[in-house]
Amino acid sequence: MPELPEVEYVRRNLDRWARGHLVVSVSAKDPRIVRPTRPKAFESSLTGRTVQAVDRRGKWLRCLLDGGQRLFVHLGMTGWLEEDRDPDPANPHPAVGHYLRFERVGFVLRRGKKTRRIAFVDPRRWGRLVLAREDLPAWTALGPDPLDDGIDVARLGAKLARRNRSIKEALLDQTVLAGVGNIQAIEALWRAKIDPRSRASALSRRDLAALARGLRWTIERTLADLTTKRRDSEASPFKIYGRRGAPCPRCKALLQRIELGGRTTTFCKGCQERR
DNA sequence: ATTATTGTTGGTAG
DNA sequence: TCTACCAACAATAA
Repeated sequence: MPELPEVEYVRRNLDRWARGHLVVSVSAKDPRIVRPTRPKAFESSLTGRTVQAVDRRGKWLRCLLDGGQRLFVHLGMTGWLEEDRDPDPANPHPAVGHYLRFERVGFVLRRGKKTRRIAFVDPRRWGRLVLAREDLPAWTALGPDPLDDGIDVARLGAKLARRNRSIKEALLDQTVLAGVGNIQAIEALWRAKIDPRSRASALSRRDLAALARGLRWTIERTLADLTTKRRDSEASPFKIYGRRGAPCPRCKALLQRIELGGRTTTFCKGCQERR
């Protein structure tokens, strides 16, 4: 379930698991997921490298490796990185073949005497693991990251002024702001009391400031929920996403569901005003 | 069986 | 060169 907050959560885990670690072995059985597409080439380029840093921009992760290589990771819609905490004692190096359900790529990492196995799991296979020596165009083109760079309201306004689409669709454009996805856009617009159908270019300076606040609010809230989550908390942490027909938590009007740019959009007719 | 799902990309058209 | 639109990718869960 990866938008900016989830990817940041994964980054923190990966940083803990991988930074300073040696890549002992790699198993990439699905050519669709990795670049270079030939799994052997992907595996051998990575093996023997040390992970120096794990950073993030928007929904992209970037691992800096010794020797100038970079591993870019995008989780797609259903991708995830997890530690295999239950290794098979009879098979201490299960780096060959798929090990977890929907595992697409496996890594064995080592620092000192500590060895661990990390798996890239992705049922829908829209995620990508890209090995390169330069930053990818997709990475370079990203707009400011709301969490790391903050949101410059004037610059945001200048960018949106030339857009004729709805503010909701504009927010999903990763060159506008990096990392905002469907859920975060829905939640932020609700918080800012802006109708998602409003033209991006029609927002006032005051609207933009409210939107920037709304984005920070929902991103930090979602991240906090991830980092403090208890095992039994199954309830959705979101205020209106996925709650069509429920009363608005703010004004009690029934939440609407529409489609914008091919994506489901929830909003409140009662308190989100059209611009 | 039908519908919906937290994302990007490449092609087309303007 | 920039913006907008759409199909395609794939595997579930309700």
